[in-house]
Amino acid sequence: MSGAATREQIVDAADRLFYHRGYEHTSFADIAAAVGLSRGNFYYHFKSKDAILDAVIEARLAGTRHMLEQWESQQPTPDGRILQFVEIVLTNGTDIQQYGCPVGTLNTELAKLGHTLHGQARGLFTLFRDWLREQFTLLGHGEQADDLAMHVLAFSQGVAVLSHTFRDEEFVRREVDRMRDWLSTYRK
Amino acid sequence: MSGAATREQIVDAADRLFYHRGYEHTSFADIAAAVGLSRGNFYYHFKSKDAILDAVIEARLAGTRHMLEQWESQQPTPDGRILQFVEIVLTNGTDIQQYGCPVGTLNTELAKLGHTLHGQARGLFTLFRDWLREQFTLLGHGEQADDLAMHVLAFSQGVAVLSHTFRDEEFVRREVDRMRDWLSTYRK
DNA sequence: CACGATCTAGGACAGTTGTCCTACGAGGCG
DNA sequence: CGCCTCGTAGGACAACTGTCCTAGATCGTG
Repeated sequence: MSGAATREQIVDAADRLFYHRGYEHTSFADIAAAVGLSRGNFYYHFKSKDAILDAVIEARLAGTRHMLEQWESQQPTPDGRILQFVEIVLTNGTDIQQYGCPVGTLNTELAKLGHTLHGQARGLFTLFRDWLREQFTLLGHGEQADDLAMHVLAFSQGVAVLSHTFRDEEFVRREVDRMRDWLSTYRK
Repeated sequence: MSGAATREQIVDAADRLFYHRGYEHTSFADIAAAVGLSRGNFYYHFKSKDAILDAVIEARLAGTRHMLEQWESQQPTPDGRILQFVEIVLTNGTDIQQYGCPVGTLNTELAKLGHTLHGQARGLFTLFRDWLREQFTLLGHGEQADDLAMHVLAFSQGVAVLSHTFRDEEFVRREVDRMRDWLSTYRK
């Protein structure tokens, strides 16, 4: 197999496993088994577990950027775009119920471990934060745009943690409705 | 040393370490070092790591019940009590910035691990949820009291995750203010 | 075909994990 | 005093961790 393709497979498998089980609880052996490679051979592709994490975060950053661009092309209005973000807790509802928010749980874990790459992982949040801030600025709330962006982020994280804990879809739906109402007061 | 006192010391140390580093990332050796005991000797007090976790959760449940009773005696009005809960993200602001919410991070970790004791840990959330629901019922919002209770819980978790990630105290303050405004619309 | 680069399997490695056992010491009670 | 329970130290145990090495397979290119 080509090295680049294998590397991509490793990153894909690691991404999924880190999300489902957490970073620390995922071992080289787990990733190797998922890809179908021998454990020792990993050193050829990644010189350490941290290097895999780095690649996973990089892949998530790229994926998120791509998703945000899609949202921008699909939703012409800033409030439609913000709503698109808000509804992600419904769109990805099943995954969030089972595994939590991929961004939130990774950041929480790395922050608690005092991991070197927490700064990188925080970049995932920053991506959403900056994008949301831009949408609120376009709505004419430039001076408090960052505050509003953080509020929407906090909403998503609160819903994700409780959805993950209680596995209650109705709760998620009610919170999204509440958020929709709140958003409408900021619409042009 | 008396066995009961040693047991209490172990639970205290484990409680702190589980909060600061996470359950999985805390080893018997870590707890032993914190208490000043030999690692092998732990089996005398707890027959497994899960047994320690069980005792820690039990201790947190008892502590939480005690705190809620204190709040009830200190705050005569239901809205004052809810506000007391809301402001916990400021009261424990330093800890939350460094280690996240002790209830939220434990539940997230155990849910992701598929751990047997996740049900027990969820009880910590349920304690707050039921208590908040009671306060909203006393405020005359019986039919949507649980919904409102979950909303307040979601607020606390969203703020905790972002505070832990960004370490921004001003953000916490703004969210608490926002919550105060929201609460005032539900006051008698 | 032969060569060199690329990719792989398998295992060695030192360290750590949770678990469990045995032997010892301290202290109260007969 | 001798006994017996309670608490402890120290280490054995197998399994697993991330890391690293070496020998061989595969494959495109000269």
